[in-house]
Amino acid sequence: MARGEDTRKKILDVAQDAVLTKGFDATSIDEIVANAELTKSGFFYHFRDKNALAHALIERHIEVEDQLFDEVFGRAKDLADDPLQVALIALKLLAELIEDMPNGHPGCIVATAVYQDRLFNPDVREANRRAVLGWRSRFRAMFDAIVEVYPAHDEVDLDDLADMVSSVIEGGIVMARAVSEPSMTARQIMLLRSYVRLLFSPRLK
Amino acid sequence: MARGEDTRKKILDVAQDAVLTKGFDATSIDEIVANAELTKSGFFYHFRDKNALAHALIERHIEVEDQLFDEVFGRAKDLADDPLQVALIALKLLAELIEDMPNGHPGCIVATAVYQDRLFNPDVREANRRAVLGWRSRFRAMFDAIVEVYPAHDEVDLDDLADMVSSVIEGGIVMARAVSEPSMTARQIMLLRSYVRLLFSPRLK
DNA sequence: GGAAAAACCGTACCGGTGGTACTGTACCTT
DNA sequence: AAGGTACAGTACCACCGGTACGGTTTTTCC
Repeated sequence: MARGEDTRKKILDVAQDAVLTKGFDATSIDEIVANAELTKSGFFYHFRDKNALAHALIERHIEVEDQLFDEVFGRAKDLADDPLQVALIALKLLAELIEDMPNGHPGCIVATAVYQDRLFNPDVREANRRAVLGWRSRFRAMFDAIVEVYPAHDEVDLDDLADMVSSVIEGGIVMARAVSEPSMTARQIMLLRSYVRLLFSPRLK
Repeated sequence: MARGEDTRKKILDVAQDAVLTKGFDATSIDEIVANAELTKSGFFYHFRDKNALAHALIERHIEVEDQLFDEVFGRAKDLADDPLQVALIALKLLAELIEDMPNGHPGCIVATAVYQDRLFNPDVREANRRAVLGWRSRFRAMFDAIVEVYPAHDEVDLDDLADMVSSVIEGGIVMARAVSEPSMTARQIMLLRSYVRLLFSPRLK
């Protein structure tokens, strides 16, 4: 049993590496099986087709990203009690974390799936949707905690604001790749942080 | 001469439609030539290969988008003199324009190219880069005009802020597609507008 | 009006890729 | 010993991007 899981993991590792640098379609199964040191039969034993691979890749990516967010917010809550401060610290930590990633950062598999509707496979789309909605509720909770203490200085829908976190990250990744400026994503997050501060922090006399 | 241009345009129209709904790789040349009512030979007469098609698609897309931005900013400048007001009006108009687009929004070809590095073709990457940098300088000028009148309430790099406009749009498109909420892109732009207002508008006593 | 160039059509072909089908087999568990 | 798990091996198919090349129509220019 452990042997099979190892192989499956190796396939996913190899595939993820290739997909994030070359794109999903540009990554051939032949290439994956070569690098994972197995045969085509072995691959199709673990994954019904290429869509199943995409699905597994997204599922795993979401898990990792959720863990990452958990860590960041955990750290932020250790460092402060005030909900606004927690949010500001968390966003800063997130920016630093993305900044420190070599080669910019792993890119976001969700976006690659969105832009390749060959993956119109309902499973994949659903996994994608679930991930985004998960992030929404996560960030929404963060902003809910803030408004309980600090009323916003502008009328904003908190769900939209929560989505803006994901949106800025995704957009930042696209832009960073487009102009080959890996640090851009982190800087965009810092701008979002600036917005959050302006939106919620009490104005000094 | 006009005949050739017509055919070329028809190819691009058909291709763009398919690419924006299904993705670039998922759009086959056979399919394009069928819908454009010509033969494979005809296609390869106009485009050396599929990369050349992508390049032309991006180039044309950039032109259209630039025109769109010109119109929006032109209208905004008609409606106000104050640079901050111009920016706020322009962002509102942009949001409305994207909102009114049926099927959400045509999506952004730049992003599709970013996420399919099979198009690692230098021409395509360069066209992409030029587009993004063009938008940067455009929005940068907008913010430059504002800070001359209204000092920002937070330390922000104006290039980053300019990039944020593109970033929010791109990210908004990705998110809108991920959760099938076409209106999300417009709402994200409105949040950016909120940020711009909070950042620059003089605080009332 | 005639030649030349432009704008295609038709057909045949190639290599790569996703995917199927089926057989065979080493290994592990019961 | 039996049966499932986890592959290997081989053969094959359809589709797709791309090439090659010869033929045909349309337009342009002298």
